[in-house]
Amino acid sequence: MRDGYDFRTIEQKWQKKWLDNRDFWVSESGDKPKYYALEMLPYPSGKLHMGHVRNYSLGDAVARYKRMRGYNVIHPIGWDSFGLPAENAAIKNNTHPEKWTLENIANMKQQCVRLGISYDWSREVTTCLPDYYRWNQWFFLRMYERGLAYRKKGVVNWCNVCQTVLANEQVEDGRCWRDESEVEKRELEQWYFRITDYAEPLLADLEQLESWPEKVITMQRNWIGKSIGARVQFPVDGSGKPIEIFTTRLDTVYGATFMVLAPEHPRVEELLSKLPDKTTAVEEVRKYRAQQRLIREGAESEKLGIFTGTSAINPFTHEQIPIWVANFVLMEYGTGAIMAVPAHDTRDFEFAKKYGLEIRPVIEPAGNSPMSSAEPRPSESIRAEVPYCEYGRLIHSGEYSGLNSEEALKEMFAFARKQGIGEPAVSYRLKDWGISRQRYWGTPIPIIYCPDCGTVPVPDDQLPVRLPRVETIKLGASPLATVEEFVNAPCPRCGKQGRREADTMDTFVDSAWYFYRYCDPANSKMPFDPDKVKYWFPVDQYIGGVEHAILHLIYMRFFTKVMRDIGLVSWDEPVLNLFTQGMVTKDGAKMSKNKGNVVDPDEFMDAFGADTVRLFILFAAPPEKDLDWSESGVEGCFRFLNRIWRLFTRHESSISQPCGPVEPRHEEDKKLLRKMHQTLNRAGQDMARFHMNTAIAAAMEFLNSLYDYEERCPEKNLPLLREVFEKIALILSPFAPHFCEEIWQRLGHSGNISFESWPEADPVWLLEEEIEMVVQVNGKLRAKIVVPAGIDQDSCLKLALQDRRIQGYLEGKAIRKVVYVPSKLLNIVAS
RNA sequence: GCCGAAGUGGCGGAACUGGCAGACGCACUGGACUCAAAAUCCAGCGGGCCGCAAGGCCCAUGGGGGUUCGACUCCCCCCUUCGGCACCA
Repeated sequence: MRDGYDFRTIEQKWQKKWLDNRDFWVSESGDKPKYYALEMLPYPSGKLHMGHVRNYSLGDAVARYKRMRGYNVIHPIGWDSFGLPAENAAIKNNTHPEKWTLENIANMKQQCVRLGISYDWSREVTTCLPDYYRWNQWFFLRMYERGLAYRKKGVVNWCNVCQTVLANEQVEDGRCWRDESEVEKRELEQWYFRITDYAEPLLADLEQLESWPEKVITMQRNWIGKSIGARVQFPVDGSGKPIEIFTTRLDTVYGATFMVLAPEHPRVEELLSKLPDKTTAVEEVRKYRAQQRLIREGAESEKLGIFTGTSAINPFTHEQIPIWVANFVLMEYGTGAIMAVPAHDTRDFEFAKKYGLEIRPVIEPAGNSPMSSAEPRPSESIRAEVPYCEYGRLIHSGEYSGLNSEEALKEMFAFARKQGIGEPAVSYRLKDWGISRQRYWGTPIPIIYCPDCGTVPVPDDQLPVRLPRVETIKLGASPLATVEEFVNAPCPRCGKQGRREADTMDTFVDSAWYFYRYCDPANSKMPFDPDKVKYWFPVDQYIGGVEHAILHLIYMRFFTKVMRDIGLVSWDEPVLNLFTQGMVTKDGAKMSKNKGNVVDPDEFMDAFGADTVRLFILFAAPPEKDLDWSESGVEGCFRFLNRIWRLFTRHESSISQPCGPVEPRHEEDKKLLRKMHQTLNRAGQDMARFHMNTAIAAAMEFLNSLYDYEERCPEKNLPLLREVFEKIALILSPFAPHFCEEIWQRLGHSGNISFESWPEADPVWLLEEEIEMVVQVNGKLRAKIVVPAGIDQDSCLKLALQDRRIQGYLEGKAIRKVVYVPSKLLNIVAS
């Protein structure tokens, strides 16, 4: 503990008071407007890290500020407590995930209290408790009823370390998002949520999210990946059944010189069977299929393919084009088949080059003055070794030649439609959300497989399907499958012995709706009372790390839309404002155990107290940027609080009670008063803009002025000093609440400072009688003159021309122009 | 490759709609206090140049152009760093 004010006693005192008095518990009553301040709920991994501290310090500053602005503020917290780390820790430490998790929660809760975050602890939500997860099951059943939850056999991403399936969103660069091991492909029966049914609203409603960071909107838009194009049928030689391709560039169809199928395409077997050496070919295709998602490390993976021996007919040119099978075509996207246009597509170009296939340019850049150059340059782009992938003007395209791409798309599409070989089609990159996990520590999926009735949902009145206690967890297939009492269950429909689904749900299901549960955390009849949720929603401010820009933030939007369609809520989007905070780094690097550069919040709270830590983490950088932790920076903030403390305690005895109205006696008093109001003005504006760092800087500046005043004026104006300390306590209270409460109390106030009004600047004191004008000559700063406020241009110019320096710069020149910005600047243009 | 964000002193960062670049903090330097140190308080602190001094001049917001009376801020080109997506047809 550093020398300085006794933060330990002060912080403990106020923390106890806030908890005992339930100061921050709220209800849906009163006539204040509501405000929902939300931080992303933590995974209870053991201890809070600096990222948490930053997140909650920010959220708490917002919550406390809004309270002072007269809002009924709900500020809840919970624990995202299902998931792999608990299971891994349990295996490693020979304990039970539940024990491990609940102990961590107790710990981290204590740390939150110690930080002085103003949570409503009556609303705490713990996702691994049956009270909560039964509603995951309830939502699952609602989805199932609507066909939004379904089971299918599919190729899934399998992580060998986690021994489970990963959602597409959890695969980064072909690696597990958690342990970075390479992800394999496996075929398994899995449960899915049909999020693709909502692709269009998820995309369209991004428009509503005006106060979300542009970056997050863009990332979500790319993730959904909408492409507008067409499906077109290409007849196949020797078969009555055409193959359908998806393309966004029908305008290039005259350049389609071959077709490529994904290795998984259902027609592949049939086509290959006609080959003389079909065994080798089938083997080759199997190799493509088995290829892991990521084989390349950095470098582009090599394109591999084989000719099927069969041809298709290009329905526009009526030419025969060879059908190939290749590893670069994805079955999951479009129709799993493409028309390859090597002249105008990078991938097709590369492939054609490698296998010696025809490259036929059919588009040329539109800007290439088509009138003047009568000679077409068909092979130019080939010689350049680069395909031309932009829109342009069509060439060698029969009756469509001469059209530009936009026109051609329309006309060619109309033609295809008339022929009955094409229809408009939209493809999305977004895929259905696989939610099955072959793990223990998660929500059981409420399904029973009956030998007679098939897949039977567990009825609502039998929820929750409790997670059975498994004492020793082993890696391998679903641990629940080994629990006979759990797995053997009677069919809810016919009573016959059935088998329970042994997989558990992805934990992103838990976090997709937890912030609704905060509004009604103890409800045992429903996930929440729609009226309560209606009172608090939407979330006014959501704060968290940008790493959730796609996963959590898209699932959460999806759940809200499903809830809307079920009739639980009446809005499309749950979160009004989103703020993504930057990372906390050490020496410029992300903190990690491997690097050994982890900073422990407890250590700093011990040494400097929670108020200093909170103040520093908000002061050191603007909240959206990364913040590099610096010990000397923390000390600076500790010094700041101590400077206030010393000055305050020096005068405490004479200002601890109201001591009369504030009346400035002389210029020094006025100066201080003016500075005070300027500070209130700045701090208020900065808070509203989320610029906590400059709000704190304003308070620091004001304190510096106060020290100046102290030095210059031995005779103290006590009412003024009292006023000054009141304002300092008020504007710093969102950041350093214990410290400010203490000063507030010592000033003779009894209430919680958090419920005082945010101090407004008195505009009278913002007006200066005299102002400093900047005088420029030809745009260069040449002088500063003091003029009466509100002076007009002519008088100002007159004064400026009296200045000797200005006269010097204007010597021998004629004034051409004068630019005047009231109360700021005068620029004399002369030559 | 595509999309996005950012580049300002020794460092973290200010400058809200184009108008005094470097607020505030850290580090550093000097002074006061002290037997001494720490703490504290006061002062200085982008670079170069002129001047004994008061003061003054020039350069400077990644680089190069442009618009403007005036550009960290707007436009074009380039460089670097970070983040996201990545065979999506």
